[in-house]
Amino acid sequence: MLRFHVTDFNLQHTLECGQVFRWRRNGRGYVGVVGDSIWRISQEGGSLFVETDPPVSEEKVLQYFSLSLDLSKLVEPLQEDPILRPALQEFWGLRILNQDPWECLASYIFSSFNNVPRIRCLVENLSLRFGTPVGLNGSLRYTFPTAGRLASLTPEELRPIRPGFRDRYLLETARKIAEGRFDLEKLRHMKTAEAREMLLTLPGVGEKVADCVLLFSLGKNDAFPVDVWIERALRKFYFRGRRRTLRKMQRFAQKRFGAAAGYAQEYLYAYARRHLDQRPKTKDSESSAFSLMS
DNA sequence: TGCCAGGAGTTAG
DNA sequence: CTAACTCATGGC
Repeated sequence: MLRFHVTDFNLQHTLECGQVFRWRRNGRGYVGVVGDSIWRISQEGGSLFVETDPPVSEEKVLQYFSLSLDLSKLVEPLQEDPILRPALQEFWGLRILNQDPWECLASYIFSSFNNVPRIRCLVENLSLRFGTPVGLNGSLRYTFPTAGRLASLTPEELRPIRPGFRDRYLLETARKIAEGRFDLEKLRHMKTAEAREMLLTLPGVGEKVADCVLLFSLGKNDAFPVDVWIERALRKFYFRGRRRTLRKMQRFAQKRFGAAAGYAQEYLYAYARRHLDQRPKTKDSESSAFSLMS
């Protein structure tokens, strides 16, 4: 059991803001899979408890949760924004994770024209069928399948997962990576715009998915994924109810939020989902998003 | 039942 | 460059 003293960190906001699809509530904490390990984590005030099998280094935990980042300093310029200030206050401690790039990419290929509970379901079922079992204190989960494993599959073998039209995207992207025709790690030391262009060459990867991969797994904090919620938030809070093209929204974010655009996006996203829902969200539908799907 | 979901690809203006 | 259409599936 590892213990960390954390500041400016909120585990619930971080895991439930929609950036990652593999965590489930378990008692007072969460159980999830990170790489080849199953993790059980909980937070009590300024203490973060982490138990894993197989064991991982402290450094790995710090890196996964971006705990070495000075959050206050990074988002300081955002505090002057009259819209972001209350969002930062309400979801303070939400940090952007450093996920595995391949799992992140595959998960967001699934996200296309899909809702969050179903993306979770697809990722979970894919892992269940093609991943490797990992257990901890009675919790049994499965690692996310490697690109090589998925590259060997036919669309028919993927059919039971029911990914719909995304099957071809996932398999073709898996093949490019497995065969070495695309190197995700190489994107880390490229500029954001450059890495983005590379990601856009993958089937099933458009601007939104590319930006999610950049932000959630490649450390590009200036990436600004624009989904339907961000579009609604920008339109309502910044554009006087007027629509803008995707390019204009991205230029706006780049100019206004700069290097912290990714964090601005996450706080706006969380804020929009809580306050801009057309239909009032019941308490039941909130928690059901984290319950078992069958 | 019909509508929507953290879009992407394709085609036509 | 922009807008409009289709794509497979499930939940409500």
